[in-house]
Amino acid sequence: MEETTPGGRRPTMADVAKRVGVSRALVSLVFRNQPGAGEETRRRVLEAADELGYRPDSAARLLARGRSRTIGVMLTLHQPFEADLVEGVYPEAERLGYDVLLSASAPGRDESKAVEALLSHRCEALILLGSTASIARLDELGRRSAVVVIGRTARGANVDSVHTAEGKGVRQVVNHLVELGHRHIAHIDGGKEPGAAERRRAYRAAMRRHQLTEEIRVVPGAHNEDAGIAAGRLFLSEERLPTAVFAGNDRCAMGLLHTLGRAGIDVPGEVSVVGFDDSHLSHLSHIDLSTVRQDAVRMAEHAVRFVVERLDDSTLDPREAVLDPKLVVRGTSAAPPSATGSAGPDDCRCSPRGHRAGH
Amino acid sequence: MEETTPGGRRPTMADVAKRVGVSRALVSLVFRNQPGAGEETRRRVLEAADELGYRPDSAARLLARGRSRTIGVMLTLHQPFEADLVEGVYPEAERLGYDVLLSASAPGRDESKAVEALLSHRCEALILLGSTASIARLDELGRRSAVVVIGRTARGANVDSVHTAEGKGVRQVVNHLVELGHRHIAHIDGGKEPGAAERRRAYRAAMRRHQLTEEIRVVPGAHNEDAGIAAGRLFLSEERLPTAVFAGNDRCAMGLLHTLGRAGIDVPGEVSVVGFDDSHLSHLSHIDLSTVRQDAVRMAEHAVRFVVERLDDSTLDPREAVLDPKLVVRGTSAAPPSATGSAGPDDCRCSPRGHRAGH
DNA sequence: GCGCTCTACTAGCGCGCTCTAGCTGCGAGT
DNA sequence: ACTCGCAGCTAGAGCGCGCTAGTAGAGCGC
Repeated sequence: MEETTPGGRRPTMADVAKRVGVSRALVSLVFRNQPGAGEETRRRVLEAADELGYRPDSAARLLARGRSRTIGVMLTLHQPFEADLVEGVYPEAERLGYDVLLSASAPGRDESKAVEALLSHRCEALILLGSTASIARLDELGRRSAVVVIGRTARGANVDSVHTAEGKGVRQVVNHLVELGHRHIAHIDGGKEPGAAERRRAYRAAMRRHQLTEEIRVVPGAHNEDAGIAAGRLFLSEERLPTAVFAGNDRCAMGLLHTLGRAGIDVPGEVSVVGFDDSHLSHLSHIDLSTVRQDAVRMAEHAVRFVVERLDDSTLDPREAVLDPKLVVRGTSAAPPSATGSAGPDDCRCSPRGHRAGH
Repeated sequence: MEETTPGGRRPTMADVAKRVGVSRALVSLVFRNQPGAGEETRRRVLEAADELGYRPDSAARLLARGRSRTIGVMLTLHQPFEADLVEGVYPEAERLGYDVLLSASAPGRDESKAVEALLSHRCEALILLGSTASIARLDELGRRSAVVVIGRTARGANVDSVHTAEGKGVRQVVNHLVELGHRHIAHIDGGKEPGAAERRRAYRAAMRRHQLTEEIRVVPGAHNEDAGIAAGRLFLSEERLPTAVFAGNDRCAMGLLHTLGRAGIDVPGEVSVVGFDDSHLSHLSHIDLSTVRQDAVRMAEHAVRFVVERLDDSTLDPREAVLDPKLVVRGTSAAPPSATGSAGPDDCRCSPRGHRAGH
C-alpha cells in the first residue's frame, strides 16, 4: 500500500509513470477516467500508484485545469441545523463531481474572512449558511463567483437563495395552536438571524388573521438556548404565562423547555411550545418537540444544483428555491389548560385562570 | 474595490504587475511581506491589487512553495465541543502563519474519506477531532504527515495527542459527589466515543477507592442527548433512582436533565447530575450544569503547536499533552435527599427512601 | 577614477498537473 | 497497393505562483 519515494517527497505522477514505464500523460488519463488508455495499462498504473501511495495533488490539478470544481461552504459551526445541511451538501456535490471545502466563521473570524479563505482556495462556488452579510456585499460576491445563500432571502443581489417558506410554516404553527384553543401565543424571535424577520412578520400576520391582534407578543431573542432561557424567565416573572410559545428555532425552544421544566411548569399541560427547524434536537425521542420541519437534505441539494448550474451558465438570473415546510406535531403542543374544545372567535382577552407555578 | 479583468478571468499577479508597471516578482515580494520593495511601490502595488480585486491563488502558491502551510482539521460537526476546538485552532494557526481547512465526517462520508480530502488538498498537518480510527490507521497517517488527535490517546502510533486527564476529572466528580453524601452514583458511558473508555475506567476506580464497589453502575450510552434520555427512562423505570448520575458528556447530561425534568424529578434535590466538557451548553445561565471543564482553546493551541513543531522536525518522538480538567460545580449537584452532612464511610447499601416521582 | 556595498528591482525556472496536438502501428476499405 | 480511421500512447506548453541568481544604479571611501 505504501513505499517511500526516493527523497521522502510525496510521490507524483512522474514517479508512477516511471514505475510503470509509460508517460506522465497516460497516468493523467487513467486518473481522470478518460478514454485513451488500454485496459491492461490502466490496471498497471493504478497498481503502481497504490504501491507508491500516490494521491493526485489537487492544488496542481486545480491550477492546471481552468476550473477547480470546488464548492466552498461557509458555516458557523454552532447551529445543528447547519450540520444537517453540510451532510446534505457532501453527497450531492460528489455526485456532480465537485469537491467541498468548509470554512467556519467564529468570534474573531468574521464572515468575510471565512469567505476570503474559501475564495483564495479557488472555490468557484460558495454556499453560505447563516450568512448575515448585507445585500450589497452578497451582490459583490455574486459577481465574483456563483453564490447561493441558504436560510434567507437575497433579493436584489446577484445570488441564488434556498430557504423555507417561513411564512407558511409559521402560519401552520399559529393555525395549529389556535385550533387547539390557544389565544395567548407568544413568539420568541431570532433578532437578526437568518429567517427571523420573516418568521416574526408571519407570526404577526397570522395572529391578525385570527383576530388575535391584541394578543400579539414578540419577545426579542436569538436562535440559541440562552434566548429561550431568558424568555422563559421573563414569562415566569410575569403575572401569567402565555398558553403557547412559538420559539424562533429549536435551540431556543430547548432553552425554554428547560426553564419551564425546572420551574415545574407542565408542557404541554400548561404551556405549549413549538420550535422551528426540526434539527436533530427535536427528533430526540423524549424531547419530542413540535416543530416546523425544514428538509435539510433537499435544501442542500437545491443549493448545490443551483451553484453548479450557475457555473455552467453565469448569465442565469438569480433564482430562489422556496421549500414548503411542514408542521410536525409532537408532544409539546396540546390544548390550553381550560379549553375543552376549540375556542370560539369571541374576543375575551382574559385567560380563564392565572398560571404561575412556584419554583 | 473591483474591476473586471479583460476576459473575465480572475486577476493574477501579472495583471497587477502590468497595471503598476513593475515585474511579477515585485508583486510577489509585496504580497509575501518580504523586504526588497520600496515603500512607495509597495503602496502602489497593494492599491492596484485592490482595484483589480486580486487575491493570491493559494493553489498556485502551494504548488510553487514546497510547503503548503495548511493544517487540515477533521471533525464530526455534531459535538459542540468540537466547534469550540475549531474556534481555538483558527487564531493559533493564523498566528503561526498557517492556513486551516475543515473536512467533516458524516454518515456516508467516513473518517478516512474526510481525511483523504484534506490530504489531497495538500494539508501537511492533520488535527483529528473525535477520531475513532485504529492505532494502525493513525500510525500510517502519522508517517505520511504530521498528525495530532484531540480528545483521545494514541499510544503506539506515530502521532501526537492532546487530551484531558480524564481520570483526574472523573475522580474530582466522584469525590465531589461522595463528599456531598452520595453513594448511589451511576455513570452513563460514551460507548466507543473518544475518551469514553478512560472515563468509564476512572469512574470504576474512583468508586472502588471510596469503598463503593457495590454501587458501581455503568449504563451503556453515547455522547449525545438520546443516550441521556434513554438512561433517564431506564432509571425512571426502576424501583429507585440513583442519587447522582455522572453523564459521559454534556450533551448526554442534557438529555438526562430533560427526561428527569419532565418526570417531575427535582435536580439537584432528588438527583444530582454532572456532565463532562463544559461546552457552550453547560454555560447556559439557567441550565447551570455541574461539569468538568476542558479548556478547548488551550487544547487547540497545543494541538496546533504540536503539528507545527513536528513539521519543523519530523524526527520528534510522539508527544502527549494531558491537560488538567477542572470540576466546575454549578447548580445540578447537591447533597442527596436524606443527607444532612457528609455521609460516613459505613457500608449501608440501602438508600434512605425510595424515589420515584409520578409523571 | 576605481571597487565596494546596499537597495530596488527583474529574468526565468520549476512546482505537479491538464490538455491540445500529434505520433505510431494496425486492421479495414477501395 | 494506398489511404483512412482509430485505439493507444507521448511531447510539451502553460496554469499562477515562489524563489534563486542576477542586474542597474545610487552612495561611499580612497
